[in-house]
Amino acid sequence: MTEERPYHHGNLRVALLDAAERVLREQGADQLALRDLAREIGVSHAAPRRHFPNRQALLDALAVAGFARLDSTLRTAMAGAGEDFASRVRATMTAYTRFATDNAALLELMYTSKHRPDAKQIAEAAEAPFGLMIELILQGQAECKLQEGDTARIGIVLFATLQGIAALINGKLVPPELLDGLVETAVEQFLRGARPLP
Amino acid sequence: MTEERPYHHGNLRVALLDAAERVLREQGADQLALRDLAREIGVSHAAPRRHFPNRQALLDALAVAGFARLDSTLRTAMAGAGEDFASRVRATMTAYTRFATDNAALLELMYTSKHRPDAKQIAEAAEAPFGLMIELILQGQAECKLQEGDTARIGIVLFATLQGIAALINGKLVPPELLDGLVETAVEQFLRGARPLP
DNA sequence: CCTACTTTGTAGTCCATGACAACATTCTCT
DNA sequence: AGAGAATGTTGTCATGGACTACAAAGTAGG
Repeated sequence: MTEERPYHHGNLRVALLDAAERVLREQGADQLALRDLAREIGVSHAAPRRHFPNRQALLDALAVAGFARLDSTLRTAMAGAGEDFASRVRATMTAYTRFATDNAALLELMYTSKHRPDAKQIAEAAEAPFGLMIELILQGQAECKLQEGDTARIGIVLFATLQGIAALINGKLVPPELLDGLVETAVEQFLRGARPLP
Repeated sequence: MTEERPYHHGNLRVALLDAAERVLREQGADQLALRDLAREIGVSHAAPRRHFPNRQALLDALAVAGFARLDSTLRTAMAGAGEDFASRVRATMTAYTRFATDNAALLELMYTSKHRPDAKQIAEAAEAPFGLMIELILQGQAECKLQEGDTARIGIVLFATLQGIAALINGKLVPPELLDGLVETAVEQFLRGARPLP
């Protein structure tokens, strides 16, 4: 049981991110202390600084990783929904809100404007899931299920609706039981509200 | 210029809230330190504790006040929009997103789930603007401009869309210039997507 | 009024944490 | 092997929240 602790951890950056993600999930961003992470991992209090110049940098890295994970979640959901446009929309919207409510604190990090200089990196990371929404809208327009027009605008509004539903639930302003019903209403309204003019 | 400083400030609670709101707006919640407020107001570092048992309590009070201010903003906007349903919707939605983007940090406080025990108080405060949305939907339903059905659900989805648009802009994921266009798209989609089935 | 009680502010302290600097160890590459 | 770069450690500082004991000002009841 004599734990060998080599001078170099070997994987500290990843270990920090993993531990940070767990703390974020369990206790929120406010409770996330670099020193706690270091203690838990078994390195000295200043070690994290070699990998993240400051606390915010670690949070930003979490946000960037979050967008990547969100993107792959959405793509998986969409791929599993077949080719039908409506079912793709439904699957994607459901997957998004599920991710958002399962990762409340992470979502907050991802969308919150605390990022001053690193904003570019985060905005870039956000483009992946954003792009997916755009692809979806483009499919709908190609199939004449959605009105032509500013694709990005429609996509952003859809994205915003999902994000808003999740935010209301995460903020405990709306009880979680309502999630599925709200998403369903949002899906229906979107499909009806954005379909081509007759 | 000999500033008379009576032992008792006389209005410290209000002074704290005012100063806090300004700091919140100018520098964000993270930068809000009780000791700074005390210094600025000219009281000792522990004085704020007489009015707010801890930092979070002050932030919660700001959030509650924020909901009240939001409510009155929305009611004013709605009152100024005449009786027509569509124009009321438009006015309210515009006022909401304007408030939300003008008070980004405050909005975050209002919706963020950092409130553990005080959640009840904040949820109560949120009911005022929520109720306004409900009233609006009820009017639309009464005038047969909206489908019958779960009023609250429709209202929450509408609210969520606005909140989401504001969040995307506040988080700098979407440039602010797009605000008006996005709101317009959201209004149109809402009016079309939630209108009665033909 | 004046005395007891309450409210509100002050002074002093403790502790956790982020940031930084100086130094130590290990790795890597030639 | 040796030089320089990475990566960790120890030590230190400043900030800020939380807490306690004390002081001053307000407020009532007698």
